[in-house]
Amino acid sequence: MNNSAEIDMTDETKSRILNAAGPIFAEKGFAKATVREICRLADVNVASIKNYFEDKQGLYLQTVLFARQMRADRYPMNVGEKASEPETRLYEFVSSLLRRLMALNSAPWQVQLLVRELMKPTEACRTIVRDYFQPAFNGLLLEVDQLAQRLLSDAERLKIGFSIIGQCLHYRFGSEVVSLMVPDAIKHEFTVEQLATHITHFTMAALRNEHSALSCRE
Amino acid sequence: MNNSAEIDMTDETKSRILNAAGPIFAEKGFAKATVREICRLADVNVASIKNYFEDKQGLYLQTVLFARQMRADRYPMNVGEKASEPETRLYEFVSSLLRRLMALNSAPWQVQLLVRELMKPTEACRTIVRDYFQPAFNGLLLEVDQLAQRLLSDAERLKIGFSIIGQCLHYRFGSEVVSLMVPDAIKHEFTVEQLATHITHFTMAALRNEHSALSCRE
DNA sequence: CTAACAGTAAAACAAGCGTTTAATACACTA
DNA sequence: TAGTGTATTAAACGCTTGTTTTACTGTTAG
Repeated sequence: MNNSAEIDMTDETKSRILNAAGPIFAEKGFAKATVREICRLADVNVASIKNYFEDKQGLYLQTVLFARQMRADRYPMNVGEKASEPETRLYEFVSSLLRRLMALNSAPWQVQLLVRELMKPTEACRTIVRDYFQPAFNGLLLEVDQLAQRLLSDAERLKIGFSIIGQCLHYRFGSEVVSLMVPDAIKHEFTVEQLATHITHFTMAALRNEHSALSCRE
Repeated sequence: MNNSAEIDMTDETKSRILNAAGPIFAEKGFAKATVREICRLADVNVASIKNYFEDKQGLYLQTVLFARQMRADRYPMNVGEKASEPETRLYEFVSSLLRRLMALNSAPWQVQLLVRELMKPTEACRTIVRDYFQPAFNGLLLEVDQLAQRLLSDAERLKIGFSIIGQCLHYRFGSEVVSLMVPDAIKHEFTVEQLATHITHFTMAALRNEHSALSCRE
């Protein structure tokens, strides 16, 4: 029940099962993955699942937590801390996020599995958000605070953060629809770099004169 | 092969199957729906599937096209054409979209099935985008043109449209994560109305001084 | 030495799936 | 009227799934 507990990896067989289940769950998801395929890859008998994880669900949960354990220490998004100009730091963040989203298929299985858990949450989602996604998102929120030209409330800061990543996510999770909506003639204007530029400009402009804009109009 | 063809509904049995398959596919998706359950609900023999639709895939495709046929005429998003003020028209669009997204579970099965097809596309996706989603999105793009203070290229207009709906979509399709990220203490600041207000202000500010902002700074 | 135990193995179990068969009932044509 | 094709049915087929049973190890404690 305690999702924060470390997973015991001393057992050789258990470790083989988890390392085999990871890529398979990451690629196919819980429903389409089969214990037989996992056990074949791990070179263990199917009865071992019952022995170590009770059932398929238990195995999945442990696999997700195992992936989180291997990834919790690294921040998946870097906010380009080297650059001093706020705008270029935001651009670094956005383009980095877009690039990771587009290349998700070639990402390590741990990342794929965690993202899958975020998109279609099960029991483990709470832990994943707290230990994996939240830290990265907080990095963005810090940046938002520096970009805003006034003190932001917690809700305002969050909504702005959501607006930024929201502009990115659908290019991945609605990619087929996006691709159908963009005519071939202008597809070359939708590279990661150009999308990142657009989102950065859009966001900067929104933050810049949020209220003072009225005095600027006309 | 021609997805644009009308579906023959003169046959009584065929109609019963499609009307039974619709809600089930909409609720469970292709994989988790079973022909047995559909046939039980439609009160027909399982062999009828082979008779009318060749197999389960054929039934699914016809069901999606059937749903599209019933929904293609209505624009699912209204751009508040009555309001004269551009900002309130954008607000109407955004809040309408957010409201529909949040209430998707109680939407008619046709809408649920079409949205499912957009999120996890199969063969029918191209038709759905063209006949169902594209018209509604074009309504937004027209609005964007009026909001922008200069002539937009096709790519610019599209990116802005994507930025707007992108800010909305993740509140639905990443709702669990969003819910975990928002502390309970400020959950009351994330109503549909307040989110729509934020997205509208954010977008308006972004469009207002996209380039002239430089001259406004300092 | 022996008894208990935990890990592993092959095999079978029970349930569910999409699909197909074979037979029946009916409608319409030659 | 006889015959042809279609719609419908119950039943079974073949396969895959997660899970369980049963037996056989090797190791360890008394």
